[in-house]
Amino acid sequence: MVARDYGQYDGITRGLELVGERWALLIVRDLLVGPRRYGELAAGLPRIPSNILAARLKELQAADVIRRLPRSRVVVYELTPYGRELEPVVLALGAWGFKALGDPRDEQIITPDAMTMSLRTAFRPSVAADLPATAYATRVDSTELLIRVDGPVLDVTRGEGPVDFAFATDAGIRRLISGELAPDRAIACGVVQVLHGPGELLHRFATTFHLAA
Amino acid sequence: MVARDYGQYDGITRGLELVGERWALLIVRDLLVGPRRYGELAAGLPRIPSNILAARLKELQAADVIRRLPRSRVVVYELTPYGRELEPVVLALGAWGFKALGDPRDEQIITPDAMTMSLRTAFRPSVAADLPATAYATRVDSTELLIRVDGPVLDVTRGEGPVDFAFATDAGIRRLISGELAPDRAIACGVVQVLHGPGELLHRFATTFHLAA
DNA sequence: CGGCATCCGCTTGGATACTG
DNA sequence: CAGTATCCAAGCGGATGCCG
Repeated sequence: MVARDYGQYDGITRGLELVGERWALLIVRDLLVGPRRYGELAAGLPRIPSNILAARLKELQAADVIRRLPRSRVVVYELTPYGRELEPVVLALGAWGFKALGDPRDEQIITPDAMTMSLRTAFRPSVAADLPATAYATRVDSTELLIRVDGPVLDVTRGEGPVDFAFATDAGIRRLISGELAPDRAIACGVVQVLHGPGELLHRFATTFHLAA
Repeated sequence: MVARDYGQYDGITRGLELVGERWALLIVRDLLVGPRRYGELAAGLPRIPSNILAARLKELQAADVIRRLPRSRVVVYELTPYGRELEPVVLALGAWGFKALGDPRDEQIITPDAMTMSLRTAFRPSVAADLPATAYATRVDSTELLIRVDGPVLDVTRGEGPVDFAFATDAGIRRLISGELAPDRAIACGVVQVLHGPGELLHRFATTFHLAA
């Protein structure tokens, strides 16, 4: 029950004791998008065994990272204020790991919550501030993602809505965000399919969301 | 040999695959201070079994995080440029975990490298920029630590040198950095012992290094 | 059903001993 | 000093079962 300790007394060690166990930071990643039910977490982490998920949820509660709240018949897990302070850690690790992303293996999937956090990672507020407000839509794993950029503020939600630019894509979007693939070439070679709106807006998208390798 | 994967394709997952294994980030923490030999790493991580240390060093090399270089008879490990980019991750996690540090348990130790990174975590460049350049010295685990602050730049090294203020302390320094304990009270109740220089400089130290809970 | 708990085979990690 | 080898315990992964 108690996290295995490292026998040292400093912040990094303490952090690892609290969220260093396997799967823990991925649970935090998904909860950074919003509160989730047990089944939603399990769906977003398809390979996590249910006993491990249950164990992590208890440990994260004991660490004051998440809260379990019974909300009218259903149980919902959400980050505590302290848990929300992990956002810089998750974003920093996500940015670092993004640079080591190669091409996806067959069994690797992209979930809507992972995509949401990846977009937050790659988002450049200072660049977006100088661009017109824009709403994008894309589909991840049969979930519609609504990406609204308004000045330096990014908001990614599930669901539909009026957008300036809608597109379909796959894991190849990584090359677009890393700058390896130019927007027009991404459309030309089919990595991105324009569903709605002028194709030039993909260039704005790639400028707004960028993380160089 | 290959890190266990999570079956997902995004930056956080990739990051966890590369440095998410037990002990890995602590090795990176110590190497962020400087290149280290195998024995030095083992000394800084007293509870790591040698087979695990050896395994992690190989995995981190395979992940292009560290490099093993035979330097004139002795082998030294050092971070690659990509590995050095983990510094924001380590600092962010250290800052987060610091806030959850309680009082130390008996078996918990503070190593010089851990202390060095903790100081880097708590360092406030913008505050230090407005203070006079100052050199501090403190002793951690029979190692003398030289802490030089010059404007917004911090440099922590092992070894001796001329300092403005030297002090002895223990794990209670956490309360000083967190602001729970005022500098004069820290001296009064013996948490900090002034070895050299005017006691008022401890206030400057606490202003320079601060991380509120 | 959603939310877990249990069981079991397997992989890691931990402690110690050993070697070039 | 810089690792490797061995053995055992603990944690993980996968399947399955229970219970409100």
